[in-house]
Amino acid sequence: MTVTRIAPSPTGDPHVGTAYMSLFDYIFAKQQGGTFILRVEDTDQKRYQPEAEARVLAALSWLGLEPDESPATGGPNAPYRQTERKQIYAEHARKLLEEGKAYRAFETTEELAAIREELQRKGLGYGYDGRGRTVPKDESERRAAAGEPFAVRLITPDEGETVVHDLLRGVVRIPNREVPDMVLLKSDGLPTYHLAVVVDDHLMRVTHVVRGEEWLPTAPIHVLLYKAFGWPEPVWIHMPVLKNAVGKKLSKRKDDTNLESYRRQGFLPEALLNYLGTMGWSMPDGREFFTVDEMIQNFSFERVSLGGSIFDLKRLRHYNAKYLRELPVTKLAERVEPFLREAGYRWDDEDYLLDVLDVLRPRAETLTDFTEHGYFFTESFSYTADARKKLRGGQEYLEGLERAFARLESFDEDSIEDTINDYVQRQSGLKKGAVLQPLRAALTGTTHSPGMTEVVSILGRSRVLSRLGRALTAITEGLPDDKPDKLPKDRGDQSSGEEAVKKGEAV
RNA sequence: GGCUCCUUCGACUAGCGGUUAGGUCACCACUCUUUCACAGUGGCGACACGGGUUCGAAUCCCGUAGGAGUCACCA
Repeated sequence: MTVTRIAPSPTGDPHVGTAYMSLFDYIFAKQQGGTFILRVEDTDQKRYQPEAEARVLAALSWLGLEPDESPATGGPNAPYRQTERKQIYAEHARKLLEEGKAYRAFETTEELAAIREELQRKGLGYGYDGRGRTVPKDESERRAAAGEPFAVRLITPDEGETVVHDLLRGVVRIPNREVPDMVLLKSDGLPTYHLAVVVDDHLMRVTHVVRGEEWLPTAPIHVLLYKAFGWPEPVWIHMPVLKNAVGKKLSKRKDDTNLESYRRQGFLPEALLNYLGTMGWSMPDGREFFTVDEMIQNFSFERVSLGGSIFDLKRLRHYNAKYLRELPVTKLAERVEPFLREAGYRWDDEDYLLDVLDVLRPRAETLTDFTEHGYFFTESFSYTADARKKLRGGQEYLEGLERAFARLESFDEDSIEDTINDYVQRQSGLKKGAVLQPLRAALTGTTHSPGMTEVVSILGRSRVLSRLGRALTAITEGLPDDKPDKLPKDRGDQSSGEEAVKKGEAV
């Protein structure tokens, strides 16, 4: 039975790296008919954040990577929070102590810092010299009994090497002199990661440890611990890390690693997952767009590439756009609606919304992009500087179109198209754009929008006529709330009535 | 700096001894066109370097260089 696990620590925002590892944990477990466990590694009391656990759970749930066992679902291996398993680690540490495989270390933080400094100075690449080993057993017992704080450290070999059999990299050999006597149990009684993972992974029968490459240097400690306990090792799989634009490991300080942020920015979970799936892994047939189910069908660790991929937002956007375009429009509406409401927009009926989304989506990459066309949802939009320029030269055409639209019997796309074409033809030598750009400016307040026939048709006659009227008024009188154009005077044209309206005010 | 991992177009990658080194994003051009997009066509663009092994190396081996990760009573 295959068991994988993700072990996030509740210390901050839900991290995209957690989603990345979870994806592989999840698909591999599903493919093997196994289970995927989420275990909370909350042994660092200093960095602990109360809401973080719920947020990771929610983020994974948003992505659809539901664990079979977790603090929320419970399960046969409960509890799933390490602080609630404190006793288990203490017992295991004691066992190692009794068997002489570990020892108590009484150094203070200051002493440790001094030791570390000296080792660094000698050019040795680790932080502890193992001096606690020399404390006699009876003295160790006595000081512990007297209440002196101590940590429990693992005795690691001084010579030779420890080999880690990594599924992706083969045999990795690390000289034992590089493996210090790591702390297993902290003086606060809680375990370090090293003790806790090993104990939990063993007890929870985890068969495949899939984790980031940053764990490779400490993997020998874990191997040594499995040996010390006499337990069989799991399969070690150290995945490449996600990198940022400069090729460094993604960091929450410098990069946007918050899953909630991607959600807010209007990324679809299925698109994010697909994108993540192409980072370091590829479909056997080279397909670049695939679902989680398809990934489950085709996954194998053999096709993992080890380079470490750069997380490229542009490419993510491309994936998102693709998914946006292929969603049935009613489904799309469900996704977009919260964003639209958030922006304060309203619409009369669902059909109207569907029509709008349909014409907008070829140019949308994220759900938030739909909110940038507020003119579909409100009359109180402003005119951009470019739009105002178009309005200035278009007064005559707008009046003509206003009359033509008013006269139209049936306000459908074909009639609208014919009307516009007829009008353009009657103005001899006129280019279509000369008419349509002012119309676009009047109806949308911008110079970029879907096709005018579609926009006119979707908005409907009354809105179109009223907007034309409003634009005409603006051209002749200027808007009451106009502010002076901050550009140094447009040369040539009479900019008397036309002033800037701040772009961002369009609501 | 020590140790470890990694190395194909700017980016994501295919390739697992014999290919004009393929695809996608980005970029550029063209087509479509009322704008912006979408779509379509084309273009630019890579095997880090040096040695081997072999009839033959992007593919195997060894060096070098570069990049990354890690060196806590954090995970």
